[in-house]
Amino acid sequence: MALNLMFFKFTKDLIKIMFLSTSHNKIDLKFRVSIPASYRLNLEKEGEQLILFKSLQFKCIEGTTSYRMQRYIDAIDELDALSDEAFVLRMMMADSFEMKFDSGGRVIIPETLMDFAQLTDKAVFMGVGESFYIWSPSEYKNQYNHSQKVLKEKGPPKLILSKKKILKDIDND
Amino acid sequence: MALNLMFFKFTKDLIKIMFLSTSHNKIDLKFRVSIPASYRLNLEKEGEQLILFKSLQFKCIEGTTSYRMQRYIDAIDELDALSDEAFVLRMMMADSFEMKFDSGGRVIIPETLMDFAQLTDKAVFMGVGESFYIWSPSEYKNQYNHSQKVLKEKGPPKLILSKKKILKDIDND
DNA sequence: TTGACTACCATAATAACCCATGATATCCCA
DNA sequence: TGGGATATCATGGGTTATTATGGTAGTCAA
Repeated sequence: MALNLMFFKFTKDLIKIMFLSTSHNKIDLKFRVSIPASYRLNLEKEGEQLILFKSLQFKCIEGTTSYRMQRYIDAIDELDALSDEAFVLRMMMADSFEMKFDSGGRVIIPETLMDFAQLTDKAVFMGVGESFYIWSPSEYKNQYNHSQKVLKEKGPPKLILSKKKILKDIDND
Repeated sequence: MALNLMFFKFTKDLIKIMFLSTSHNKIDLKFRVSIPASYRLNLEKEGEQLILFKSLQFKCIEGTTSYRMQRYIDAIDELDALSDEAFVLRMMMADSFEMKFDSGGRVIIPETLMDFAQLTDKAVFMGVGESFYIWSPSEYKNQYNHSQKVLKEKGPPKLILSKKKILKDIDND
């Protein structure tokens, strides 16, 4: 494989876009909402498009890069075309939308996504690393309270943040 | 492999067309239907023709680029010419149509495809990455419900989007 | 001439584009 | 370090462009 291409693949894979922080933004009458500036800057820096889709786990919208979405698409080809996994993933594609920003950094949220996440006039943006979530305020509150409860009952999760883990991943191949 | 050809292959592999989102469009009395603008723009951007054919898996029409169709044709050459697989694929070719857009971005769906997908006056366009499906509303609903059921029962598919795959690709070349 | 097909025009709804503003955050220099 | 100048952010609103769709006139073949 060409060397520069190899480099491209590696860098694209290793340099991850990090969506962090939480913000509460307004959805106006035209269904426009400002994407938090920090998210936008990350996307611009990497020259990536923003994709919004229905979360497979929660009652919320998930946002990610077109690069990451492309990896899901590639994954479909590797599955049995008739399998349940492929089925669910294809439906995920169908419920995904490429977003265009206006000059003020806003996007229009597709109606089907608004309905799914039960959004009306407020959206809570929650950065979780490689993607972010958009919640209705009430659903966000539920999730937040739940996480606080878990934290109280079970204590903080044990994270292993050493370099070892990363090296191990690479060694495995 | 010649260097420029190699480059072509790689770029074509990396910069893929992504058909996303779902839309419900009307089929008029002349069998005309608007192809969703986002699909059209993707095709134009890549200078690709749109091909429609009978899905091999579902009761729907599948749409894709002439580039991807070419890959199907190439696949036939690699099969035993007398095999059942080759036969099925050649049949698929025979029922494939290159579409022309009118000035409003519509195409006329060939009758044989209309019949196959049991389309009458409404078409549901469902982007699934490298291609898209055209369903009758009722069949689409079935598919959607099924995916929701699977999602509920089995949870989200466990995807392995790790570095492994990419490193393996590079080793292979 | 009829019927089928195709290339254009028309339109209402919607989305994209543009400019404006108040609030907050950042900068910069005394 | 304080505080005024400047930039950026989230948001509002008006204008233009695009989309999906309906319709019509021209073309060609039988």
